[in-house]
Amino acid sequence: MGRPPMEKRSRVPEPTISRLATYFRCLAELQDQQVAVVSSEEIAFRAGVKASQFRKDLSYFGEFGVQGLGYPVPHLLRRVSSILQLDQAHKVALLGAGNLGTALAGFPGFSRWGFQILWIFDASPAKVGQSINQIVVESSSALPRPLGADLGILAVPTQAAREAAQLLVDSGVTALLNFTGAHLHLGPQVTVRNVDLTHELAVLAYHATQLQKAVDP
Amino acid sequence: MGRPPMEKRSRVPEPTISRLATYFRCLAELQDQQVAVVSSEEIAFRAGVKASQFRKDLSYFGEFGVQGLGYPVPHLLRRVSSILQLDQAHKVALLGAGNLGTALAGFPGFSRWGFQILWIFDASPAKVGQSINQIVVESSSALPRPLGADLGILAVPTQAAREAAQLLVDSGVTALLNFTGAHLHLGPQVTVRNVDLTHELAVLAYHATQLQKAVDP
DNA sequence: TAGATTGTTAATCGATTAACAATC
DNA sequence: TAGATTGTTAATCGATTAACAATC
Repeated sequence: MGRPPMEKRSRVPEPTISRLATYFRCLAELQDQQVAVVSSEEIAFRAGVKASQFRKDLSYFGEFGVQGLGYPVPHLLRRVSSILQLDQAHKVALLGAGNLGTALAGFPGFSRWGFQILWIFDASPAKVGQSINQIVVESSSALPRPLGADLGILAVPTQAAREAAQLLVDSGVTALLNFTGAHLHLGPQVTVRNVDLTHELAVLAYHATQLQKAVDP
Repeated sequence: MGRPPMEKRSRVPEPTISRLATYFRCLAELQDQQVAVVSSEEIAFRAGVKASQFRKDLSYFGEFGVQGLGYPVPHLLRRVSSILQLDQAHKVALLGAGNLGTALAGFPGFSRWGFQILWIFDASPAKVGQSINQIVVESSSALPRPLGADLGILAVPTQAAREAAQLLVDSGVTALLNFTGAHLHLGPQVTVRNVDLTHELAVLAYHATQLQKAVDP
């Protein structure tokens, strides 16, 4: 019955997904502030985008607003978190218990958004058996094995990246957050997001001097 | 004299800068492997882009190749690192000496690319005076003061982000790597790169289920 | 010279934005 | 109803890619 013409589900652009995560954060804030309804103008401003961008982004997933009024915050928040799957917990496997891995294991933002690190693996015997955040570090040699993990985080040294990534994939992980500088080619079955710190700093280094040039001639 | 028609320096697209950092890494690898000359086809393949993309990206900065031959690796590496300012050291100020900040302070990738963390600040008296990687943690209340830092890294709790960012800006930092989830509006004088871990995980969560849907109907 | 590969132009593609009819 | 704001279409913008003349 009145179901809207599905298969408007044309391919969703990647930038739209990324912005959806931003909208989610804004909506959570509005919810906290007990705001009942928000206009596209207002939320777009908070998210740092154009109002038409916001409406267009939502339009890939359906209709969520009331003409002449705006968007009911609780309802939209529920819908966006459902789209991003943030309405359910996600089991995360972490590879690498060095400085970075340890920091990530304790990162408060993760649990707040429903991401639970349930496994930590490390290649070094010195690390294996230690507890980090109530999780006992296992040996990497215990992989691959079926984990039932939704996401994987790669925080091993760059040289170990390829092998470690493959262990996760062979353990059934289909989405990977990669902190090693390495480029991973894992096929279309696996989504990879790269966080490359030196890459970011290189881009900043370029801009820092560009800005200085703009100041002194 | 024979200087090529400058002011081809039209605005350089942001994605180009980001890819330049990738090319830099590839070139460093080729250099290590003693490769003397590389074609756009070969290096583009390694960087995961189209050959024409690579050539177009370079064209914003000049001509670096030899027709019929390819690009001399050592020369191109020098030029790219000069464009990205990676041929000189960068002084970095770090705000936040928690788990993440501490991990970043010890990150081996930074020093290898010429980024030197020279200052660490933290608000907590418990942290002040401690040494991390041979650097004594100073109190945030010692800021703002002119640092002569090129880059800043923000690794404080999200709630402290805005204030901490302003301290760095008031200390003369014009380029900022922001690990807090907060959106910073610091004006056009300051470049900000955001690394938002929960944001990345949210995008991955979406893709992970998309992929599962693709497998089971 | 013949073959290869660059640098650049023009065509294509996709994402952003403005505009507006639909409608609460 | 009049005013406001959505959802969507069409126009704009910018980035990617293909094609090719220049030239080593």
